[in-house]
Amino acid sequence: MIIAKTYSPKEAEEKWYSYWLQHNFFRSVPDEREPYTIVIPPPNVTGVLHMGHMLNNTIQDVLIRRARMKGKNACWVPGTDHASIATEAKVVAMLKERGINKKDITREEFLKYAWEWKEKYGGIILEQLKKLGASCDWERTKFTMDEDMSEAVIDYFVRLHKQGLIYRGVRMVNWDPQGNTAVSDEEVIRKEVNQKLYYIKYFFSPQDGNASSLSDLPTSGLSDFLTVATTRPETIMADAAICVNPNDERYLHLHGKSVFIPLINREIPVILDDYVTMDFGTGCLKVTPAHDLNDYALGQKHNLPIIDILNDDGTLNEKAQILVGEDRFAARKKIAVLLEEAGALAKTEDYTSQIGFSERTNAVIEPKLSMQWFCKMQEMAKPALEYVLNGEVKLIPEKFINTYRHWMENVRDWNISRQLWWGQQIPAYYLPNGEYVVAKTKEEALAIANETYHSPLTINDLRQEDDVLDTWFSSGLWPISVFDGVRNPDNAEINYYYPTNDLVTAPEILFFWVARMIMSGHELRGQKPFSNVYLTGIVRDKLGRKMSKQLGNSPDPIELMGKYGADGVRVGMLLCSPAGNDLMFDESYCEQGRNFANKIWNAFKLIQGWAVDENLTNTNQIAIEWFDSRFNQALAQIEDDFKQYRLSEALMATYKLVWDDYCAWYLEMVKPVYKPNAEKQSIDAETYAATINFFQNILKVLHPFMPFLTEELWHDELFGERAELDCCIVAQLPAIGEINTQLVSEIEIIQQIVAQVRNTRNTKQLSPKEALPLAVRANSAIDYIKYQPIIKHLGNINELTLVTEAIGGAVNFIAGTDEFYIALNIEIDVAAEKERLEKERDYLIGFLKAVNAKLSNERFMANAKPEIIQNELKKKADAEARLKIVEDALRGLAG
RNA sequence: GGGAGUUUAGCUCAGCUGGUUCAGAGCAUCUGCCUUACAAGCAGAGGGUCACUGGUUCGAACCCAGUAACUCCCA
Repeated sequence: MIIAKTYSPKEAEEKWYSYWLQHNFFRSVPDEREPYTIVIPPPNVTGVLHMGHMLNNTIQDVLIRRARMKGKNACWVPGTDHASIATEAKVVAMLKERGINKKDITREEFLKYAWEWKEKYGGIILEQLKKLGASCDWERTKFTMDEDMSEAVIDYFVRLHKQGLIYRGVRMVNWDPQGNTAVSDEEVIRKEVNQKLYYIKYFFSPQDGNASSLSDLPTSGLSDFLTVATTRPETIMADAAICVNPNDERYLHLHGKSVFIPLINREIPVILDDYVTMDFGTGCLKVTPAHDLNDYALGQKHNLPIIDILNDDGTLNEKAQILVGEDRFAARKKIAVLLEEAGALAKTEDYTSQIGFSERTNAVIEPKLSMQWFCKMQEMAKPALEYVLNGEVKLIPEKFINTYRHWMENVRDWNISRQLWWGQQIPAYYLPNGEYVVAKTKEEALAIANETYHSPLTINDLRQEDDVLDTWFSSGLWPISVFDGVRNPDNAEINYYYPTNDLVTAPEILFFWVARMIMSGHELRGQKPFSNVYLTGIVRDKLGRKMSKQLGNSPDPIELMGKYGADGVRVGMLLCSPAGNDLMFDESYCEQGRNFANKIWNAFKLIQGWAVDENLTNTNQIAIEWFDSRFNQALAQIEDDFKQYRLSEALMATYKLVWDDYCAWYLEMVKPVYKPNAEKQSIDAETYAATINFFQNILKVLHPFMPFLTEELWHDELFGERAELDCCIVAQLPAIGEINTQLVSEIEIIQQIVAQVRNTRNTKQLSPKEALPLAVRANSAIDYIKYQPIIKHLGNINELTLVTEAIGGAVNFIAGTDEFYIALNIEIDVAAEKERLEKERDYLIGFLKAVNAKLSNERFMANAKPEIIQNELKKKADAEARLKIVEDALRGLAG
């Protein structure tokens, strides 16, 4: 095959992805091999691929491909979650476009439309993952609302309810008036907002001229009102009391009094509680139990009435008496005017505070009392925390253990009901007597009801709870339910694949999702769901801003892959992604990835231009042995990096192995001298075979990072005939072989010599084509005759001689502890040379002084480990040898 | 307000149990090269007060205390 000058990824990507699919390489079924399992963090079914997904799924694919190449039965389960709020919003919007109002259709009709929407758009993100090369077992694709998945959710709900871990109750929830549903604490995003603080006067007697109902109005000298500071004047109609701190001396006169709410003149008591901060606002707090979490608690404590003045959509209801029907924010503006007119507004101040917004609709969250379903967290959190603390579940990096612990120790009950239709409808059935029964089906519920209450009810007497379950309630079962382990806890698949191995996700959902999977894993199987949780960072732009649609600073992954190739983008993502740290993404990383692909491509092209000449003997034995050792060294390094989940380092080690060791050194060492009129360059059989073998091994190591390019090259005829199933994707990684460390370190010296020769050419402006003579005065045991061919070839040296005396007037340098001379026909700048040598000498003297200081320090000799002392002795010997050379050279210059 | 984390070259990051000629890598930069695999390249070079102050130690980028800046989580 004659190949192009640059690698063009597009055809290779399409060709090999479908080849892999066609030959079922992604498919996993239980067998006798060790399993390696990853479940994908199911992306939101409404989602499209963004850079966060790219990062996350690149990492998973690297891990799964590597496991496959290590002989494991690798299974990567893909899928999506149903994202109740987001999807319902999309469907409502779709209906609106068709002129349909959600309110006018039944639940069943709505769900039909929702499924229609899901079938049409729900698979987009999974298709995009294929472009990236994701080697998921697509036959296992799951959706959290698939029939079996939903059944698992219902089973789990019934089970938890039976154990008393789920209850129904009135609680203050985060109400999203736009989405018309409660959302969990985790779905509320707090933001700093500029607001106004309104100072409102509450008078001791009614303001409209009616007689005071108080017999003991404050005596003269005291004002006839108190002032309360609030950011929410529209809720005064819901006030149940005014609270002051009992220790606040300013308000001693208020104890036992009551005041009137402005505009509506409802009388409320002044209560005492040290909950009130004396130095905030005026020190008087209006207590509105229906509309503030803390006030609710205070209200409970003091037995205050709850007056809810808001409708679900955020408008004021008739209990407000005034401004009925107005939106809460419109009402705020209007009431300020009314208060002003009534003389009840003392002043307003600018004020910033944290306000909660709905993650899905961005509406301001309204604390609202309502009947909801809750999952008790404390009992479930305890064992889930243990898994992480005792290391059964490892968090990578470890710093997240603290965060996790903090959450799990301060956990609050989880509101699992959502006032939506898209999701699993809660299996609770209300009876005419006001009680309810939880059961898997309506029929079962009926049976239970009739048994419990001895009442001959019929199926139509039961009414199912309207609410659906939080999406996280179903994704919390993901690692179990994808293997049908909830409904059939002893099936072959769950027994084989569970617990899974690695989970790759974002720290933002450590609690939302990861913790809940650990809880459900413990609850259902008494086992962890996974062994390692690799937490990725947030993808930011190079200015450090989070990538977002609004800012428009996120590149389109599909376009990026078009520009740099999927392999290039994969490499680009990994190059800048240390575990757990945010990554400052920049396209230039993908460029580096693309360049790397091209480098490999061209190395391949070079070898393609060679042909074996059986008459030639192998003159490259040293180079071959050396690269073999370097390869094994790198392999060990990469293995270690993977063990520690240092993927970017593993990639960099691979990058350097290929670019530096293989291309820049090895290939240059063995490359035949160019013969202009030959179609192919002649090379001996042994070198050719070794070089190709190395290349094939390199393709294997590269494959998890760059699957397409490696598969493309793997099938070239250069490697001989390949059987249909002989693919790089299922090739087995080479085992780590022997490493000749002496050879490696001697070649390091040779590399230094070559670099010095090249540097000499550069500084003396000599052409690389001009061959130079090199003389060595060896102090070390290195056999330079052995390395002569390499030095000559790489340094373009015409003659290498061994000498025993320094050569005056020659350019000289030191490598290791040996001296080298290049005799040139040009004048040496004696002054500059002297300066250079003196600098070197001074450095060595200083260095020796430090080493000697250590060695003559009794406490060092007494405390340091023996190998450290050995090292210092070696440092001393080496430095002394070098110093001697430098001093000799200086004497030579003087003489 | 409470908690966690980060700070090392222009940028992104390594630096493991305090000790290797320890201050590193990649990218970027500069200089010279269109040298028959690759200019998406080759050869070479420069670049640092390890945030700051103090302490522990024979020895500190690393351990301890304090300070500053930034980031995240929770209220």
